[in-house]
Amino acid sequence: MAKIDDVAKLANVSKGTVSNVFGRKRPVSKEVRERVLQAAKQLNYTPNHIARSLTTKQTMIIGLKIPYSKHLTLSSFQQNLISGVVTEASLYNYRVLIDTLAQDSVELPYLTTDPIDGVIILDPKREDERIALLHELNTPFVVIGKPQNSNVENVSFVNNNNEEIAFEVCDFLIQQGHEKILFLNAPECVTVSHDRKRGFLRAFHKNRLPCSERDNVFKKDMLEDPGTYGYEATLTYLVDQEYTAVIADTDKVALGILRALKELGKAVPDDVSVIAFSDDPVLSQGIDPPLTAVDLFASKLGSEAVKLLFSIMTKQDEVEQSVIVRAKLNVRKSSAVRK
Amino acid sequence: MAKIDDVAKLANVSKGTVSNVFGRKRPVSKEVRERVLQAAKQLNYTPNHIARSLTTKQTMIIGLKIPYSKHLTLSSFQQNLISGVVTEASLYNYRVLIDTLAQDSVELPYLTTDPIDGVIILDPKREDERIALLHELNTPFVVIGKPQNSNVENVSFVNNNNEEIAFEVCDFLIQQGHEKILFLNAPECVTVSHDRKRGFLRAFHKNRLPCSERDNVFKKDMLEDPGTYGYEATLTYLVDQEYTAVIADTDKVALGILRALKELGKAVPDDVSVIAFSDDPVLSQGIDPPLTAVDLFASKLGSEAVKLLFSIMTKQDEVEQSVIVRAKLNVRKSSAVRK
DNA sequence: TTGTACGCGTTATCAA
DNA sequence: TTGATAACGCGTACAA
Repeated sequence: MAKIDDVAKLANVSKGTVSNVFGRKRPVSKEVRERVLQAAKQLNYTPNHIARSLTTKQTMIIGLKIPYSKHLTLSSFQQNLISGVVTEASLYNYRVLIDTLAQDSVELPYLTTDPIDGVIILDPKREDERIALLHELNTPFVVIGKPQNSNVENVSFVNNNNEEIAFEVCDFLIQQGHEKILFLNAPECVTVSHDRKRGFLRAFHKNRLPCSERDNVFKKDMLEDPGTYGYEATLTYLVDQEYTAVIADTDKVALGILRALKELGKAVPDDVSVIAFSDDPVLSQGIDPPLTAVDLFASKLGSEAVKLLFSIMTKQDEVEQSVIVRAKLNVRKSSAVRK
Repeated sequence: MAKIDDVAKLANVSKGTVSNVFGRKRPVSKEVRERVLQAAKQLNYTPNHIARSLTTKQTMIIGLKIPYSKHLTLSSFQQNLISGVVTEASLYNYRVLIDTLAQDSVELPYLTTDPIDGVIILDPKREDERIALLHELNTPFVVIGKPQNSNVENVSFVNNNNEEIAFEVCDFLIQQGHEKILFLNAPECVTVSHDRKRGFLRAFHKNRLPCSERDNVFKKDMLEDPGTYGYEATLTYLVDQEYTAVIADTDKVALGILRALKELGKAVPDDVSVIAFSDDPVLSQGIDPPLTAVDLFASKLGSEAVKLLFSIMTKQDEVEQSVIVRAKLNVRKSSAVRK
């Protein structure tokens, strides 16, 4: 690998000049630039990222921390979100370091700082250690979801209007005549699940309908297979109970629900309405019947997080900022007026 | 941010000793180690990744180059592949840098080497410039797909048995009585599409059936929306022609096909059989009718690529190696014996 | 265990 | 303005 000195020597200039040709920090005469670029090409030289980063303290990389267990594939929500982050970051000439190594599980010889200029954090927990640490280290970061750290102020985040949209979905079903509705919610450890539950329950209160805590079911954990979750929960709760509608945490959960309902001999939407929190329009529309679903705009959550992160990285003042990505209910054929 | 000198001073030892405590390169007496760790904790010190990388020439990061245009979301194949790469890499204590910035499009002030120890390349083209460059730079790399660079020897890769599986799918349909089969293939620029086309055509030859080049359609480019591709191609080719079966490049293409067939008043599988190259079992099984599909094991392609990459990064001898991930045809309900 | 040269650029300072 | 020189960033590794 050629280095800057080699190029300088070949082009008959100093290191500094070569640096200025590539770094564009100071103007270099056209003549000299040509000579340097020529030499660089000949030697196949490209500035060394590590060495540059060491002095500039910029890596042109942002991190994306996805808490996730080995041997588990990423959900379509996470995957779409990655897509949004990667795409948006590329507009800033930044790349994305996917980090699934949990901070605290890194063994000593591998423990280092992250070679990044900023971070996006997913699936915040209550009193999330990652948030506390980033705050200590003064690393710019943005949370996707709802941060809940009591000791850390000024946490910027991007989130859906979870309570609102859950309220809207549930209210929509109630307006259609449904009174017994089952909510197969996200895992309890994820902060958004509580917001959704609140919106869900509020819709019953507003309409002066009775509802039980039991109508809200939390997914066991992040590990449980979503299809199985929907399938088994449906078989469990829709046999005796008189539920006429089910709200699913994700579209894959909805697929499990549909499969189970078919086995139970219940028609969709005639016997049971199904609505999902989804993020894959192709999937929703491809299912038969096309799925009434809430689009969370995962990709937009990702791109907005990147924008917010860069506004933080750029400015000095650490003002808390937040962006709410409004989810949207797309009514299709899997839900209908209760008969 | 505290640095190594601060810790050394506070613990009353030299830089080197602190380095050895964190780097585990040489043994340090328990007593001293405790003192150093204590001091580090107090100062909130973590070794600087950049500085360490500069001397060790290891970043503990592997790159994943995904050629991809702005504002396009990643396909489920790509997303699952990322998932496999990230998961496997974490077993080696490595992280993954997602790189969608095309080498040649990077403007001067941003041009640097990649801070990585090895790379995985997706969607290789013929005479792929990235491959040529990596070879020049002597960077360990693995291709996912079929490398076709005439000037570069010893390219290791991971691939599906594309020709074989395309043959198998087509032959399967022919055995079921189909004689006019449409193949909505991947874009021509991607090397795998040609292998699949070859297998597709070979099945006709083996069965002594006539077939036309026109029965193989290439996707316009990587940009075209897969759902639209399937939808429009179906409307175009299945109106006059007497095709009784369609093979789709991806499951999303298949969804477009199903939508179009419904509009044309053709039943699946009674009038037309549909088979897709897919990688999402939940999706395939969720569609009605459940999709007969080829699982490409995208996630496994990713994890195998990582394993291969590490075997290259570890060894001195650059022996070409390749791994073939055998795709599998899962027969479900969208295909049937021709009536 | 300590001292120190080194890795590879960037940048501030000085000179022309 | 442009070019050259030298100090610097932060660890690692080898000689002492």
